[in-house]
Amino acid sequence: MGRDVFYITTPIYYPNDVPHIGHAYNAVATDFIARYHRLRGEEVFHLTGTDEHGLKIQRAAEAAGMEPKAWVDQMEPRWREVWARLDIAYDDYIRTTEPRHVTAVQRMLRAVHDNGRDDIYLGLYEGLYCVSCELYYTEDELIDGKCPIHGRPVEHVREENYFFRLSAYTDRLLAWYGEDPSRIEPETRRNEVLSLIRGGLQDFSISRTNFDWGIPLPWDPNHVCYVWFDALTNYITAAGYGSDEGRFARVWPANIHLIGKDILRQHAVYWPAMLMAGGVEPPRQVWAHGFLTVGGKKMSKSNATGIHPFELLDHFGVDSYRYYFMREIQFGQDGSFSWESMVDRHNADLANGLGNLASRVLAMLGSYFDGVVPATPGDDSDLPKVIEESRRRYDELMGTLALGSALTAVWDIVGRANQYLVEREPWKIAKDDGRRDELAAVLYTAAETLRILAVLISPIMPNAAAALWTQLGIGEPLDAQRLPHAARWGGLAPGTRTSKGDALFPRLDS
RNA sequence: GGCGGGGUAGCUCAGUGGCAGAGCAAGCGGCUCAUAAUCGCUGUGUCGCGGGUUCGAAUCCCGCCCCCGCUACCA
Repeated sequence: MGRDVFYITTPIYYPNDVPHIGHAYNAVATDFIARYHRLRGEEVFHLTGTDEHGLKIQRAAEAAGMEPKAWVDQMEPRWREVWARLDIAYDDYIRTTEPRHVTAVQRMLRAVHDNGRDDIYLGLYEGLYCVSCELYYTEDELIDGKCPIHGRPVEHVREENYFFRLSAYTDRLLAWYGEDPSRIEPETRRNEVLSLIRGGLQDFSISRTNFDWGIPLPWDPNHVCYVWFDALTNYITAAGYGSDEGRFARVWPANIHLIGKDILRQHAVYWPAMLMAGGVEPPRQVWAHGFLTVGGKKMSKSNATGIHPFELLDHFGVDSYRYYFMREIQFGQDGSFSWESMVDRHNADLANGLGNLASRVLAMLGSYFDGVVPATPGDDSDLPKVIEESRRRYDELMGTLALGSALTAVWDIVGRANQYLVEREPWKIAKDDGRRDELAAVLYTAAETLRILAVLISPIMPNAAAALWTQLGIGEPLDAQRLPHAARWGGLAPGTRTSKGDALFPRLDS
């Protein structure tokens, strides 16, 4: 995949929206995947950002008595502060109001407009318009034929807009996906898209004249670019389209556009067709995850289930937060969130599982060897084999974005290690001075297992991994570790001075 | 209405023809290095309902009930 770079994107967010755990779900998943690829030694480009144009922004700014740019400047940081708290290590953050993006969008529009196939044409957009809202509605949205907000009659309005000839791309899109079905995952989403395309595609409008907070069309500045050509183009802007062709050739096409299923159509139909029309290769893969549900309902502001990530981060901490959502929910399916399940998951897997394992091993190293990793003649434990097998499954599952199963594979190691300690009973061996070699072997095996666990969990729980790494006292930086080499048995040097620090994951009361 | 997903143990879910599974929770026992932790043992569930195909169905077919999402340009 990829030219030289593993390129993964999140959607870009509306500054006006309030971040909730559904947005964060996408961000965490993207970051987990990106960090995993970095751990494998790949050059990674992880992009996120904000979508800052449009009538809604313009109106919100007006209502606040501000210029639109000043408005988004003060709204946008609310997103970055969430990503910072979640340890989202993006490589670039794009704002669609940046000059580089204006350049790229206009260039893209030009490329499509001038492609000789008349793919952009002037047409009539007809719709039901509420003057008070300054918005178009579909018939379904109306209440008794009137505006749902103002209760006033809507007008049938026709507006001259430029249109993109999506209808001309039906066959090419089907051929594109026929070549390689994995271009849309998971399968159920792919099937939806294919049936949608087969049903015939309608052209869509790409410009507006009823507001001006947007990017002007290069050939007709009376029109501003309307949502799709502006927003979706961010993915190539950040890769260097229109500004750095050398870089663009290395970075594009994106390996993965990670999105929610609500914007599948735009990413899997509109976007590839737009790129084809502009002479740019479509992305390698669009991966649509599911929605979080709260109490069995899709999360939303209206039913009071729009939970802000900070509400959970304050209680659980960032590592537990990241782990919970990735482990608990089958990636690709909808998943239910509940406070109780989050507490259970934290206590079972993190506090009692990994955290307690580290605690008991480091405590014994401290008591029996003054914290120094002992040299050992060797051990006949099956842990090296178990770890190698788990690491192999982890890699395989991360490759197919079975993120929860990948973590399960790592926790098989935790389970086996706890079991191993009970089988060997080092606390009993320690009472017999004649069995020092045996004690050394057991504790070396346990400590080496912790070292490899720290490496494997680093993409999902960077802080806990670093804390464990520090407790193990390993000199080489964790950031410098690379898979698969770093997971090979025997990397922990005898003589390493460990120290039992604070609990990695304190138990939580419900 | 149409399209899609789903209804399996208290909870979350896996399981697409061959004796009903996992994790968590719960109970009992062991151990005591550890964060009241850990290890072992314990699951008689109408696999939504009713038919059908089959030697055999949670798994395939038909019908029905219920839940969720989408249904086209405001992510």
